[in-house]
Amino acid sequence: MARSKATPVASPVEQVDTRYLQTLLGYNARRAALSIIGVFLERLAVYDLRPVDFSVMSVIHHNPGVTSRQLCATLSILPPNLVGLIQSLEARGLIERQPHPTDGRAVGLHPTAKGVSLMQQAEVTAAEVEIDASSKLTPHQRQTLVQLLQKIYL
Amino acid sequence: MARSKATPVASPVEQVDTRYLQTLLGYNARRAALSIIGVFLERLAVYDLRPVDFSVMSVIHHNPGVTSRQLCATLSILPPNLVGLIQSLEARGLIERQPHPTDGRAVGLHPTAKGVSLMQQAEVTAAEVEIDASSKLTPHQRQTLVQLLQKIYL
DNA sequence: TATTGTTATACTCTATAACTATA
DNA sequence: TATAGTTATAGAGTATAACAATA
Repeated sequence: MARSKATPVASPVEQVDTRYLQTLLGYNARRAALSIIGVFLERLAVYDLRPVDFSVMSVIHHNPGVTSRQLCATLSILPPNLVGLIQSLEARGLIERQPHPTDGRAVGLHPTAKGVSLMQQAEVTAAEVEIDASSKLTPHQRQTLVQLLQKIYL
Repeated sequence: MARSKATPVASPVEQVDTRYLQTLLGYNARRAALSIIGVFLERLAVYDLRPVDFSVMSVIHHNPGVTSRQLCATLSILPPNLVGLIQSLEARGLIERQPHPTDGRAVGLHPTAKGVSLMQQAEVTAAEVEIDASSKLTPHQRQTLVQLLQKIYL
């Protein structure tokens, strides 16, 4: 049988069609998250804070005395993987470990004055990153997006 | 000086306050993406497809003859990291590598009948995952969310 | 007996350098 | 000279098992 169409079987793909993947929520959420985190990574580098360092410091900053266990539960970090993060932040003088007032097993994590100062600056930069990484969104759209995302995971 | 407030300095943190982090788009996007991907991971396990396998197979399925290089650019995968994925999918009989019609360096990736059949089923499951992972969203909200996410990364 | 924090370790994911074959 | 695909390897991120100290 002669081929009737002009397009041969093995014609090269000129432009990759990603329309199907773009219908998937998970695909879009992951791509968007990686895009924002990429900007975050660059702009917070001046503070020597990766996203995970920032989130850990942020929880300690806003919850002085929080325990490692609470941090793990809050940020979905496994306890063995938090140990190095905490040691690093303590070695940099950003946090202090103090005895827990009621539980002898636990340790309360507190920001130092240096840690508080760093986070106050870092949070300003983080707010700028928010805007820059979503510059095609209006403030109202940004707010809507946050609300919809929280309906997914909260 | 006697302490005048009822709350001691080292009072334990009862409930971790995450309100600050929850204002951040990047934090919400990452948490939501991980939540959806978690459901995806479980439900696509029956096809032995991880998210990355699914996305690679999906691009090949909808773009027969696509090259490795095009796949890498489309999915933000580095070429060395794609090699093993392609070899695995080929070993499973889901894709075939054919000579590229116009570029002797490149290889066209084509889904086999088995691969097409698998993806047709997997895409049905993926559609179900979409709904289940965002069950608190109306169809309209889900559509809005996809549109807003694409404004971030496209 | 259960939980907090920790060590050691394994596994996965991602990134870089360098090579070959072809354009 | 530049690009497609590949190899080897390094680094970062994530996971499980097991232990000491305390509840």
